[in-house]
Amino acid sequence: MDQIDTEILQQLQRSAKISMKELATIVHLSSPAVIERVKKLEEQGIIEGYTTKVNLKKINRSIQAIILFKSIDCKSLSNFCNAHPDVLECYRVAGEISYIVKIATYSVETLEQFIDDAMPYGTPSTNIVLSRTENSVIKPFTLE
Amino acid sequence: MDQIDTEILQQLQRSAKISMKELATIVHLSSPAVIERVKKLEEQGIIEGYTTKVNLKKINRSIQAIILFKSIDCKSLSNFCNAHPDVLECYRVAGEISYIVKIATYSVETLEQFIDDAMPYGTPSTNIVLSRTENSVIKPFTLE
DNA sequence: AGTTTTTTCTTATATTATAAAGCAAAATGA
DNA sequence: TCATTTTGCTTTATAATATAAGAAAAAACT
Repeated sequence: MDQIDTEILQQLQRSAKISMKELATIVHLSSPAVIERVKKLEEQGIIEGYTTKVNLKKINRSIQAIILFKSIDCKSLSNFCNAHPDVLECYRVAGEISYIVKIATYSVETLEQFIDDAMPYGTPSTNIVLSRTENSVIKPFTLE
Repeated sequence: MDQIDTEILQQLQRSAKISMKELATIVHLSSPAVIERVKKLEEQGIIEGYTTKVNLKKINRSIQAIILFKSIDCKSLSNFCNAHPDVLECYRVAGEISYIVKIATYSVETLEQFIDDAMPYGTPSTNIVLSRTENSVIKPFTLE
């Protein structure tokens, strides 16, 4: 991981579909050299994959919520959440809270249904997302 | 948005770098037809972009935390968080909590520093992430 | 039924990814 | 210190892919 790899990673995060040719001119290398570096980043597991960001509102997932659970049966809740199609992310955490679930659902009714279904596993504290910001490019740590 | 678009979106979420040719065989269309559909999904804003998933631990971001704030000066906190390089996501929410920040940092020391720096904006409740699951393919809603 | 619009296919071309060979610098080891 | 190995790069050549253009089919509308 040198500065060139760092630049490559940042560019790929910014846009996964950048061509190896364009990437090559940015980092002042030939495209086969860049392809080789990218392949190594993949093999090392630093790059986990390439994905597409979808606008949730435009596919009718108009409501997002972050639901917090305290002192619960984590195993059962985890199974329930991972099987539910509206769940985006689950976090097992240590702190005041023990489990955090992020969901994207269709309506207040489907949210209500989710909360009801989750109830048996613990007491949910539901927080509706009003707005969100994201840092889509994470700068890797580099030794100079 | 028909069933073909739904399939395309799911495949692209699974792997943004799938070739249009391969996608075409999956949905039983020619590649120009698929390219056209993808372009439309982009123009409609349903596809927001393509990104690369990076393994945070492998770039030394060994600690992740979800930090909750109650009744705070959202504007200032938001500015602080969005300027901080360790912050991944911020949520303005309505519920028991009013602001949620997800960070990926290097060590307990850098986490401590973040908490100290965030203190002026409200009382943070820090939850260290122990494990995480993700549903990386969100199924769009389709009329049959 | 006829017209217009949209979607798709085929073909042809341009772009891009990738494999191969060769070279130079750096690292390793006797 | 010198030989050997490894690593990373470049150039060249080839294969694969994306994409533009035009024609045909399907769908929607009057």
